[in-house]
Amino acid sequence: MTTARKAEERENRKKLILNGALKVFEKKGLEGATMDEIAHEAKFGKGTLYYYFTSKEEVFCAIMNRGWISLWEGIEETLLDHSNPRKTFLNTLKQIVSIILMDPNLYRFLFTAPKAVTHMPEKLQTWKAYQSKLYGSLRGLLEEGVQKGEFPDLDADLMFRAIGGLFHGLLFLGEGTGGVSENEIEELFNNLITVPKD
Amino acid sequence: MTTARKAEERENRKKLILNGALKVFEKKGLEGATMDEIAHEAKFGKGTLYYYFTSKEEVFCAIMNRGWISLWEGIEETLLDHSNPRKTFLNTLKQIVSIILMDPNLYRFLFTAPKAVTHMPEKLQTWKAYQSKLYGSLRGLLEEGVQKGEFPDLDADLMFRAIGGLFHGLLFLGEGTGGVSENEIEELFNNLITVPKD
DNA sequence: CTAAAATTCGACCCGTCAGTCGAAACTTCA
DNA sequence: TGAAGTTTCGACTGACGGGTCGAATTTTAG
Repeated sequence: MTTARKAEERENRKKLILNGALKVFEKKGLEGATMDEIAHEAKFGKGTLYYYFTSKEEVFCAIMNRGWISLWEGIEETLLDHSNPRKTFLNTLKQIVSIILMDPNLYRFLFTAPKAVTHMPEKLQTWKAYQSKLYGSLRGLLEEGVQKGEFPDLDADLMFRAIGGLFHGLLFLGEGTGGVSENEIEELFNNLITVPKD
Repeated sequence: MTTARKAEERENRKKLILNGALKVFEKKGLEGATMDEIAHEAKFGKGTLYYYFTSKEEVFCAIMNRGWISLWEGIEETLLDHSNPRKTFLNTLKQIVSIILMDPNLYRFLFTAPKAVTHMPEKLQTWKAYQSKLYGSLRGLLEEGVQKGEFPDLDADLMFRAIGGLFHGLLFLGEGTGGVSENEIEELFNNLITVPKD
């Protein structure tokens, strides 16, 4: 009985499927992964996948959506404080790092998943909204900060790309994603971001 | 007559096919691209592609190989001077930037092409050797430099990833790959790379 | 001019996979 | 207990795309 319990278990099974799918996507890439293999990995029959999701695309989007939403929710408040752009910016980055480190595989996938996804219904791509909210906020912070002279006086867009790249490199480049202490990260960002003494 | 002229034209047609293939790969991704579409883009029949290349994989590998080889050849000498690691390192980076800017589409592809390529015969992946020669040399330079105190005293591997990421961000992130002046790039790298005054 | 060699072509073949379907198993509740 | 609802399953289907083939066209050279 109880629709509540029902819904919970249903949600649970969806989660299992998504976990299996993530593993296979990581190993074989988006196109290389087959629904049969995902089913096998998740210990379900293929038919069952289609009982919970309508298509392979939807499975992919579900992973992206959940990931981006939880990332967004994890930093939403930190982002609010506009009094000191530089500080807020750095705090947010640190926050993001700590979230990523809780589930590196998931977030590596979120950040490296094929951008040129062969046409998918806008409908499913909820995550893009969250992604741009996140990027937009960070960029905004950066611009404010540059105006206030808290960052080196470079084109904000350029800096944003630089920081984004650096971030990506530290967390996702190389096989091991070996230990990245948050201190080291902070030091590197400080180097990059510190206005040279005049 | 003349095998020479023959070979040249043959080479020329290969080049045309590769150009077409690159366009399609960029638009549709490696798996999304079909041989029919590549043929159409290159203005040949599909059969002709298979007259010049034995498989889709070989087409892909040919692009990667040519690109990495010409990148390597473009920096080989610059890399030789071991007297001053920091200087050589920066010179090489600048050299690479200028090469990339000559054909951004090709090099964006080289640097962003799927790493998890579903198993391809080692035989074809010549480019990997050049890629690791390049990365290896740069890493070596970095380590030397760190030892000589010419760079901040951080784990060389970490720095390498940081620099790699930054580089990637500047050149390939965002749609426009908008104008990146070499000066700006130099400034950013200097920030990142400069040992803080003690 | 003509025969051999080189090149071009698209219809065809065939394996692979996303997605369907209907039957079975399991749950719920009266 | 048994009927209605829910969940699981894998055999099957149809489309799609990599790769083949042989016939047609063009080029070379004697």
